[in-house]
Order: sequence, then structure tokens, then C-alpha cells
Amino acid sequence: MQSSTIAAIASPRRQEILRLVWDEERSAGAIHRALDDVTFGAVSLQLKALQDAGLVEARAEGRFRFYRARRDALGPMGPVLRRMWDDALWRLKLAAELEQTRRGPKRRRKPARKRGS
Amino acid sequence: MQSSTIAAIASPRRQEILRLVWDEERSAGAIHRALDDVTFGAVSLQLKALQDAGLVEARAEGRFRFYRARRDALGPMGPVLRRMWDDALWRLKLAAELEQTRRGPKRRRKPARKRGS
DNA sequence: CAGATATTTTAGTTACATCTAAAATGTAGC
DNA sequence: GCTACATTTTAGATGTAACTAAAATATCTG
Repeated sequence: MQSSTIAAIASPRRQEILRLVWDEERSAGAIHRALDDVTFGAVSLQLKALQDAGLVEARAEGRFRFYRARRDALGPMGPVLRRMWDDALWRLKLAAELEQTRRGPKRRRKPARKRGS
Repeated sequence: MQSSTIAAIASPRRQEILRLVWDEERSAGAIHRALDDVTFGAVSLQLKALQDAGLVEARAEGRFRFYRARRDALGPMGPVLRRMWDDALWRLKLAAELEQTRRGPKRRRKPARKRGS
């Protein structure tokens, strides 16, 4: 376990992404679609950061890139993160932290897609 | 274990301070004296941040304030940090990270005190 | 090749963490 | 009260992490 690992999971956005690819691999686009307050570009940058930290690995397939967590790289932090995610208030706390650590130009919220589109 | 705990120990400066008060309590001044590249004020601010995160506790005695780690608050992260600190290269990595995350006005390095003064 | 889709990269924006220097606060002793 | 020492707090500086929008890259399909 490296100090850089701790830094990598200190970001609420990266925690959120890591959780999405913890149990199953997902494409970059699928990850982005699961998040409603951030652009595709930002997600891609965070995926790169996670990959550089060794916390996720990518597999290319056609135009897609499938990401999944490298659970072993988290060591004892894996269970810690899981317990956090199981917390009923986790999503609420996350939203607060995302607000807190937000940077850059003001967002224009991505409109929720209609069901089935 | 809270997400804010992870954020608190993600800072190399706070890690450094936490290590100093891990096995024995130390006064704010003693902590500052152990660090040669930062002002007393900055150390005091980080101690406050650590206290707000519940990672250290303080005891007043006369003019002094003695700080010590609240090991239990770190849960499984305690052993993780210890293992990091035991790494022979830890100090080197720390220096690199301190350089990386440095902010604010340029420092004027505190001159090393003569032996025995 | 042209067009569609998936993703990455670049250029520019913004808020805040981390710092310094100095002022303020608190405590002890004379 | 005054002085000395220990610490905290304030005001201001600075660098960068996290973002957006748009351009670039890559892959598939007809």
C-alpha cells in the first residue's frame, strides 16, 4: 500500500467510480451514464488517474474500453471502502463531498434522459 | 471509518505530524521543532485539522498543549500507516509528496539549529 | 472514404488546500 | 501590570486538482 493509493481514493469522485467497477467491469461510457453531474471528459481523466495509481485496469474491445477495479491493489482498504459504501448515508455524504471538492467552471446539469431512450 | 478520515490522512504533512504523535504525546512546539520546512502557524493549522477529523486529541498543561494520535479512530488504517512509516524509503517519498502538494508563498528555509543550542 | 459512435486529450476556468508573516490570545512568574 | 513564552488565529499569496467545452483520435460500418 502506497501513499499515492491513499491520495487516489481520497477523492469522492474517484471513490464513486471505483465503486461502479468494483463488482463488474463497465465501459467508460457506462460509467459516465451512471453519473449525472459530470462530463465524459472529466470521467475519462479520473479513470486515467485511477489507472495510473494502479487501482483499475482497462480492457479494450472494439471502440469500448472496459474498466474494473484491481481489488488486490487496495489491500486492507478494500474492505474499508466496501463498508463505507454499505452505509445507508453514503450517497448523501458523497454528494456533500462532491460539492465541497468541486472545481472548475460552473456545471450545466446534464438533463435526465427519458426512460427507455 | 469516515471518508473524511481518508481525506485527512491523504495529506503528507498531516501524515508526518500523525507519525510524530503516534507513540508518544508531544507539544505543538516539539512537533514544529521536528519539522524543518514549515512555520509554527502552519503546524498549528494542521493540528487543528487533525483534531477536527478526530485523529488526534489535545491535553493542555500550562502554556503547553500536548497532542497524541487517537489510534482507535484510524481503525484498519493504523497498521497501514505504520507499515508505510517503516518503509526505508518513506522519508524520501514523503519529501517528494510535500514538494508536490506545497501551496502558498515560497518558503524561506528555517536554518538548522546548532547542536546543543 | 464518409459518417457514427466511443473515448482521450487539450486549453482554459475556478475553488480551495497549504502555506507565510504578523497579530492576537493565553498562561506563568516577578 | 509587565515581560516572556507557547500557541492560535487572521489576512493574504500561490499552485494545482477537478472541472468544462471542444478538438483530436480511434474504431466500426456501409
